[in-house]
Amino acid sequence: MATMHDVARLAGVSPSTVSYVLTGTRPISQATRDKVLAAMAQLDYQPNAMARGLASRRSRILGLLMPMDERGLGATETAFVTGAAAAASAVGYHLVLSPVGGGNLDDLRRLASQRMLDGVVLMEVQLADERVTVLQEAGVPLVLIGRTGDTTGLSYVDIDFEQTVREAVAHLVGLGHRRIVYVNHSAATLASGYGPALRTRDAFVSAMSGHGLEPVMIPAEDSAAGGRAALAAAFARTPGLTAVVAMNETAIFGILGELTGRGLSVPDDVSVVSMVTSPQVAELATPALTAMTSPGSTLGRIAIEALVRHLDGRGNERHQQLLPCALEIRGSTAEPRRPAPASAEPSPTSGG
Amino acid sequence: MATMHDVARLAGVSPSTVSYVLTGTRPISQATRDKVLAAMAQLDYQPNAMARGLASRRSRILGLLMPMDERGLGATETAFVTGAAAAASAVGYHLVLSPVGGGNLDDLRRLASQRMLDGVVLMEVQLADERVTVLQEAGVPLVLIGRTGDTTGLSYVDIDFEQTVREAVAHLVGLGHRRIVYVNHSAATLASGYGPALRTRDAFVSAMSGHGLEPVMIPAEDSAAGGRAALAAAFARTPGLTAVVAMNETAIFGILGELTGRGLSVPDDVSVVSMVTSPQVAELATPALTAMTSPGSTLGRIAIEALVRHLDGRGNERHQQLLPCALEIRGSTAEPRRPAPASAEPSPTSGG
DNA sequence: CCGCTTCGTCGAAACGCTTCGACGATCATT
DNA sequence: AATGATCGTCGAAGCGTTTCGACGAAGCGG
Repeated sequence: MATMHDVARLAGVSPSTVSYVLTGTRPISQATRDKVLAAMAQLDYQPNAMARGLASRRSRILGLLMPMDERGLGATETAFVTGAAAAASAVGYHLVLSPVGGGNLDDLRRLASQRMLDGVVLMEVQLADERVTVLQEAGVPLVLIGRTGDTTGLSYVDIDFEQTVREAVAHLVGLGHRRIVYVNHSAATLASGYGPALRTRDAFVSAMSGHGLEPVMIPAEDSAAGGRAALAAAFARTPGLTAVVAMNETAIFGILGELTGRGLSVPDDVSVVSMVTSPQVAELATPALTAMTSPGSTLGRIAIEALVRHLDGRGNERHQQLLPCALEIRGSTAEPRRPAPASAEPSPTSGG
Repeated sequence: MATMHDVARLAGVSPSTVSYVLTGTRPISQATRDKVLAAMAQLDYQPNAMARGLASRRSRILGLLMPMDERGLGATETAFVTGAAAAASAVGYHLVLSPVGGGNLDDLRRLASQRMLDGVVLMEVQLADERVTVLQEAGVPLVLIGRTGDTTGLSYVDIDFEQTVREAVAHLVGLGHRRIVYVNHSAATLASGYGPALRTRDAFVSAMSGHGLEPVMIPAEDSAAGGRAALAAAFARTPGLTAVVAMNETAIFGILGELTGRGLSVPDDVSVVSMVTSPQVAELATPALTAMTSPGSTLGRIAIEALVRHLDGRGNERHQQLLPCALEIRGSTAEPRRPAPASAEPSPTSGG
């Protein structure tokens, strides 16, 4: 393995000159540069990352910290990762995936103090997230994907839940729907202060009210069974409902199953919009789901770019940005068949 | 940020002694050790990863190389990652996730030569995978998840497709099924030499033949539409089919949709077994899918453990291991309703 | 009690790079 | 023509560890 000294010797220059060619920190004449480059190519030279990191006090490694609980990464989280990884490698950084959950704060502290990570992107941020404090105390540059409750002094990118919900509701209202139910995450999740669940709830209330409609929200456990139960509850609360907005990527399949089980067809009897959903998941259903597609990989990319900008000294101010999900109309939404019947029971209509 | 010298000074010993306490490379008296440990605690000392890496020529960073194509990571791949990450951090290594696909071999060469990675786990290995060659040439210790065609001299862990298929078929035959169709990946994927597709195909043929049954395999595109088309083809080939084994996590939802569309109920009319599937995905369907659950996180863990064992010098021989998927019976398989009718057309039975 | 290991510690030399100060040489400015 | 800047390069001093050789102090068989 050739070192910088070997290159310098072969090129007939000093080691520091080689370094300047590599880093561009000082001007080098074209002739010298060419000699050095030729020597590097001839020796198949690759700079040693450790030595470079030690000398420059910058590892050029970025950490992507994610909870990695037992249920793994959904398509949306995966998109964060891929987007971030691509962005990082595009600007010459490496991305370290670290499975640091909420539990092992000491692990996190250790990781942060080892000077191995130049900066960190934190995923799955809770409204009150201790990891943020730990990282800040360790002095590690930080960008969140998601938001804590108090975001002063923090950089983040997050989904614009307000606008996303507004668009979803507008789409349905535009089709003629009036009785729209919002199926959210579970009551426990809401109670724990999970940002997306709370923010979409509020947004739904305000969007529906804006259209002069009654906002009905039903919580659902994160499972197919939870979705089924939630749909039953929805029909009990809003008998003539013609549309469902669902935030719960897991429950949605239960909702669809229950709809079919009741002999109701999608979208003829009931329209369904899935929130913050990846195209891959939306396509799994039959018919494919009209969904608010999460800007997952974009979020990851922006987070990395903001972080790197900060590390490189360009732009020292905080980066705070919200991105809406894009409405992608597929087969699960249509005009409501009937002008909202007044009957209370879900009529045993024969399915399509 | 305290350094080793600070610790040494405070403890009244030489820096090298502090190093020996940390690494255990030489015996240190209990008294000295205590002094040093106390000094480290008092200064909140954390060794500098870069310096350690440079001096010891071991970064204690492991790479997990994955293609990261546009469609992201499925639940199974995610399980590899989580398992590997957990195992790595358990033995004091960091895991670098690197989105090095098949295209950018130069990126890979560079990454491998930077001496930043002590070793590498390669995912999504193809039958002929150039990345293996590149890594071997760069002299990077390597473990595969999956297998190339020729595995001599390579360490790997992979799914035991033989046994997995055998068990799936045995389950269905045990229930009384005779006309079983295997829905595989696409013809193009098969042609490209994708190991899992080829190995399961051969295993299916041998398993069915072992039961004296005719093995029918249908390729399917990786999409819901592909699944639908494949099911139609399956009925054309095997009119009275009562069971489907599907390898295609994406197509399976199309298969289910088409089944429902034909008025056939799962599992009463047709049983379905999904291969190499995570519980999360299996639960999305209604009814939940009987599936061969992939040992994803175990695979990741074993790969890392084999790699670390090799790096630490213990056990220099190759690690080659196959793990079967576990049969998890859910709601999509049952005894066949009818003793295999002879009619050719899919009868327009009214669904349940 | 003499020479031998073994134990515990130290000092110094790497590890391969970045970066700082210095210094001719070139070039524009008065 | 004298005076600074600026350019291009060099040598050397780190960066914070690990690791090697050395060495006094024990411990021990004979």
